[in-house]
Amino acid sequence: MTAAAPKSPEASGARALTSFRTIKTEILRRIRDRVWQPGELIPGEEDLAREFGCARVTVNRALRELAQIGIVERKRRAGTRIAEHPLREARLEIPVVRVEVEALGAQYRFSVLSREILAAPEAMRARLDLSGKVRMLHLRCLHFADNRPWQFEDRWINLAAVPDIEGERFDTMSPNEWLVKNAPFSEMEIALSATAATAEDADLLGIAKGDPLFVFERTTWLLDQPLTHVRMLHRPDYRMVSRF
Amino acid sequence: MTAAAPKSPEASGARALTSFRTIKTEILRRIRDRVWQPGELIPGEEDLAREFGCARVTVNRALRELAQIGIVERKRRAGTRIAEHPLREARLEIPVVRVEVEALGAQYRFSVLSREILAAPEAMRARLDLSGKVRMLHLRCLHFADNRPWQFEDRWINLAAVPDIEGERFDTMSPNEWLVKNAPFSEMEIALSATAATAEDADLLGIAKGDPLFVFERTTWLLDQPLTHVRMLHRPDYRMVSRF
DNA sequence: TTGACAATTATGTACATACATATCGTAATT
DNA sequence: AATTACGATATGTATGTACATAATTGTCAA
Repeated sequence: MTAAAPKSPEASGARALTSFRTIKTEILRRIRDRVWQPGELIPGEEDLAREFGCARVTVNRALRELAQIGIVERKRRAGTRIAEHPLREARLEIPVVRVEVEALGAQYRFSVLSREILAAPEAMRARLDLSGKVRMLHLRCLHFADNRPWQFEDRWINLAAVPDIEGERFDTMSPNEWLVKNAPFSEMEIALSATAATAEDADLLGIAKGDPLFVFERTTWLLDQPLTHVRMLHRPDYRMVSRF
Repeated sequence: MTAAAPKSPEASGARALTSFRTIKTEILRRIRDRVWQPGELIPGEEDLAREFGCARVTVNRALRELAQIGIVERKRRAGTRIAEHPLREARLEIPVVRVEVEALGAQYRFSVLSREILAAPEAMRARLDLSGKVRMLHLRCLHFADNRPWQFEDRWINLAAVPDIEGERFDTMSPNEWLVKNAPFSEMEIALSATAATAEDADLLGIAKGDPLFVFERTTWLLDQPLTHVRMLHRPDYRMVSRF
């Protein structure tokens, strides 16, 4: 073997047998078939590399990606183990209200109830980890499906982070959609809960005061800079469904 | 320098300046500062590697991870561009009640309210896509955090699919946890909603009739065979949170 | 017994290199 | 003109190597 030349892949064309995908799949199979039980320590990267006949880095990538989706847990000196609670992750895609409504075959419409620029109130500053005086755009919108109230949206936008939105009139595009199109984010927090409709909520959504509401809150950041916080209220008959 | 030895990093110790994390952050910064607009094509890996003074593989990893979270879109011959519609998918983890409660520092306890084996009622057969006479295990459990009702669980289990559970007494392990450990599934549907507490719900959870409840329903299948359907009710102060 | 510290070890990351693969544009062919 | 073939190109992945870093374990001393 010459000094610098890395050995050609097995001389024969037996490539692709050692792809990190293959390894991921094989590890998943072993978990499924209970070869490796939850909580169990699995062989180290070196050993697996030897077993699969590939480089350690390849095993590393496979395991790293499995760790990312929560299948295994890794710690430096301690090794890799199968996650105790195969914490399955549901994928909820961030919906654009319009698309969601139209998918039901209904006519979509929205209206901006109020629009004001003000200093962030204390509660919002705390929630967004902001300090000092921060100008925010506060919007309240109502979304309709076939002229029936569908969602009430109460949104705060950090103008320092999304300056372009200050000039927006939202004649055609809802704030929701505008932000999805124009404000990429890197981090997000969502919270789901139930609450009782206040008199105002009830009035807006056309239901009775005290009726249960489904609450979807979402906060987004780009690089530690908070972009927006939104609280969406849905009528009691709303169901958020996800299958996979 | 010997033949095989890769050149030491810049001779000086100026390492870690070119980490893939640094590159990720810098790219996010450029997006935030509108240096690169949504939809725009950014320089190729080679160019960026040259700019950042690192190997192409390092840029590749940074960009790959950004693509994974939907910030950029990549196509082979076409290059990398800032995502136009950062259609993000939220990953909502499926919690094991006990772990969830204990994570709050509270004492976990559960009690099985009822346990009966019967033929699947029509509604359940429809929901699970079952036909004919199907024996099911119907369980009703109450979960506590520090002796305060936390979740009411109403579960139906397809005994044909999970025969081993028929003998289970659930003395120590809750049905939830037993199933997570022993009944792997391939498909799942979740539905989130809000509802008003019935008199019975209210009694069990220690709240008032009509109070809003957060409802989490989950159905799982293994290869088209339905395993279980569960409906979990939470007190009004419950929030399901997920950050990423 | 306990606490500090060093040795050990498994994972984490960076790099140069080579080759794989998808896809776009263009040229040759029908 | 439509179709096909092909080359160019950007990303995708595998490898050997080297060093970084976190965490455990063993050792020794207070």
